[in-house]
Amino acid sequence: MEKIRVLLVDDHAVVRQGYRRLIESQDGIDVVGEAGDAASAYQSYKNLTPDVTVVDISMPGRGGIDLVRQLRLYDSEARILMFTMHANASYAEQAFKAGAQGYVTKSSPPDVLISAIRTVFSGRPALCAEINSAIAASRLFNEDTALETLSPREFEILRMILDEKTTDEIAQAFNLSPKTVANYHYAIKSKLGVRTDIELVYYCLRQGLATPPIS
Amino acid sequence: MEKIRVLLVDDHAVVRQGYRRLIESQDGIDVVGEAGDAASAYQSYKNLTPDVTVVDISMPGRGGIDLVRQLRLYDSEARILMFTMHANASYAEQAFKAGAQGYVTKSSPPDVLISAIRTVFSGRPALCAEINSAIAASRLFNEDTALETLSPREFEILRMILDEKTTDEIAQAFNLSPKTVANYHYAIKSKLGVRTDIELVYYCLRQGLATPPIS
DNA sequence: GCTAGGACGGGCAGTTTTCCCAAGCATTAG
DNA sequence: CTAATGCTTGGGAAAACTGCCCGTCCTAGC
Repeated sequence: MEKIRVLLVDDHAVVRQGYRRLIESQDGIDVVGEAGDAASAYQSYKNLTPDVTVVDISMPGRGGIDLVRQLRLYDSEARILMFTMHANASYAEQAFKAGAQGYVTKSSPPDVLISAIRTVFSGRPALCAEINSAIAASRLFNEDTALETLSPREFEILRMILDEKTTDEIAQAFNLSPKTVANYHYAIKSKLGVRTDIELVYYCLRQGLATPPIS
Repeated sequence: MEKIRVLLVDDHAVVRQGYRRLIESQDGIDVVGEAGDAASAYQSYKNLTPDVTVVDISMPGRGGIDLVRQLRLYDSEARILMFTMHANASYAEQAFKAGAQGYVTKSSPPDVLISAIRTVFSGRPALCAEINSAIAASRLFNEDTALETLSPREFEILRMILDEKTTDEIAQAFNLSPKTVANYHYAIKSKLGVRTDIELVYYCLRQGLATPPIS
């Protein structure tokens, strides 16, 4: 049987190296490449044409979700598994909208990652238990539909804003006019129903979109 | 030569498993236990008395820093290496205050983690390059004492700002010109060395001035 | 083809922010 | 007493940003 050829994308070198070993210890799966940022991941994908690409959402620069979009644009058959610390329904939703087939949190047991890789390889969607319940919970208490009304671009830019980036920094990162970023910033605040940036931060902390510093 | 006996504490199972393999592939280091939360980590420490405990800061519940405090209380000789994604001077400072001997970010090259384990084992402090520069930067901006340089009025107004009050609301509350409040707002941001209101909120959350909303 | 919606950005009035400045009032040091 | 220091309070003017409008692309779906 052919081995499943996997590309790993994660900006945390130690972590990446770590689960590379974990994955490689499995029969039938081969890690054919690694990347630490979106740009080199894109290059590696083109060179290696892996069967499954494992991508962390939180990455410096343009972020993992944008990478998913980019990869799907290049290859509409690309099979991508999100592997991230965020057990958050909104993140998962955005990832699937962008074209990912799977979403597994880093706190899942190791074999969940392995079987998710196989599931995604076979073309079926893969979700870990944690994210299933997060989605179920958010559906049950569907108090917050506002976050889901954000378009993919709006969501990405919100993440940048919460990452303490200025309008100009975001514009540079995405190759957009600062004006466009400002317009998105405004649209985001409108959709979420907040008046100020300070309210915006609190709102997102409440939604679990941003992680509070120190505990 | 005796092997260094290591206990790993990280709530992300896959990640933990991953760098367990990485560490175990090294000569002279043995992973004798793992824990996924602070409580079981404390138990494991008592049972195993490891030479070095590797702890992730971001953990559900009381967090990694609190675990460090707890372990040092139980064993004032405990050697603890923080291993986390946060390249942030405040986090590092908090960790060292709590009694940790080392601080390595997850984006460091794998061998940095290995050598940090050895360094901490030998009783010397270990820092990765990333955190060194973050600390240097925060020293330059005198981040820690910045809050204390605020005048009483500035402090009051900062608290109002963090309470999601608008400039005009604050002006009314204090019987001041909105102009004065705006000037204070500006002075506060200058003194704290933040560029945007979003940075301001995060800064104050880090300093414990504002409490994160419950999610 | 037609329609809907998202991405992108110009325009512009109105407001805010950013600095710089100055007066009023304490407190304190010389 | 006098000068210095530092906090409080706000004016002014240029720069920047916001809020909300608009239009142009482009893609997906019917």
